[in-house]
Amino acid sequence: MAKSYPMRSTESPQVTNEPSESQRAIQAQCIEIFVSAAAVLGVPRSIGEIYGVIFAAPRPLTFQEIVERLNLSKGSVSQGLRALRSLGAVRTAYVPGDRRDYFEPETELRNLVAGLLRDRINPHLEQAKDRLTRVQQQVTDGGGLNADEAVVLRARLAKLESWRKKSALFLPLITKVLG
Amino acid sequence: MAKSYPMRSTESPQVTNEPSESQRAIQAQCIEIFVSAAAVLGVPRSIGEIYGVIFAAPRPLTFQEIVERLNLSKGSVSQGLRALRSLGAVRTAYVPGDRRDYFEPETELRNLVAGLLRDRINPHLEQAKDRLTRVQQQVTDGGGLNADEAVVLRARLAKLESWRKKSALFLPLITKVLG
DNA sequence: AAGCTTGTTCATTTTTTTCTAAACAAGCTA
DNA sequence: TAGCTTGTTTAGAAAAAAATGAACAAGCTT
Repeated sequence: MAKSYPMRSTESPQVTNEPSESQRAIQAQCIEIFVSAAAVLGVPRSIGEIYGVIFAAPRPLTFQEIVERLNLSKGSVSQGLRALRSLGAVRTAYVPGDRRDYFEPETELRNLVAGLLRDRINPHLEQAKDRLTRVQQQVTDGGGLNADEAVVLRARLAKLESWRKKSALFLPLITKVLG
Repeated sequence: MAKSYPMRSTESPQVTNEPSESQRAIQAQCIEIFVSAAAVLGVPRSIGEIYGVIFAAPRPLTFQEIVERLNLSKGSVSQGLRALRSLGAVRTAYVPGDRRDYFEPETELRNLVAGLLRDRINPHLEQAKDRLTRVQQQVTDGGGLNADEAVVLRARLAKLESWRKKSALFLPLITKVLG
């Protein structure tokens, strides 16, 4: 299955050796863990696999190696890596004299969490803030709202506002604590 | 669109009045917010809609009302309500002399978060713990592992272990703080 | 028991998401 | 410039998730 692949030049010999059997086994287990984490986070399975294989590799991997070890298409890997880079979960490592990209994992939890907050949570909180303001307007104007009902609705929206505030306050704090 | 629906008896008159126009508008906005939250949390859209319509209603709603206001099938509503009850996000309210279930929202953030932790996060953390232990074994046994590589791998697994510990420590703490 | 109402289950359909593969771009090297 | 290698883009296929609707259960009421 694993295709042998050609060297590009004699002065930059290909150190891309195959992983040992036990390394492969360890890799597989790590991948399982991250695939399951991906499910919890609601991201595609392939993204978990890609992060997993990079995390479990003792040296940075090339694009091609990721494709081969995971049996994924180039397309999936390209997209997955883009997402992971945008989250700050993988970085490219420079290797002198090699045109290819090498990928290594971000291993600081706080940075990973910060990326998730930035890319997934905060945009939602922003949007929710706007929407909430607009609904609160409507309830205050309250044409045709029964008085009792208006009281309950106002209370509900106050709750929602308090959720939003607490989230905006505590979420960024988490990344601090994880230092 | 809204079907009129029959009373069941004269002694338990149907107070199930239609929501006013402004109430309907407010409801729609709330639903939008929760649908978007559902997307962030990676749960089905319909679950966001169902929680939204219950949250935005000034009184507990019946199963039938939820079906009608959202134009969802009974099947979807049944499944969605089951999930929401399991999370502790909606409760049934008892109404004397009425056989139907009435649903009202849990509005305490800490309880909602606690439900998510219990149902979604903790099971993953448990599983990860077992898996991690097993991989650590493998690396320690380390047949056929290059020494340099073994060092890096051990460090990686140590990181993973530290993530797990931090998560297990801080996540439950969050629900405390949200009091 | 027959006939309601209320809600659940589950096989099927629909919709959405994810993956693939082929075409393409960009940058080397010869 | 022709011919590599490396990686991206995207239309369409494949797979997975979600919604539907019809059959079913359970419990009233008469």
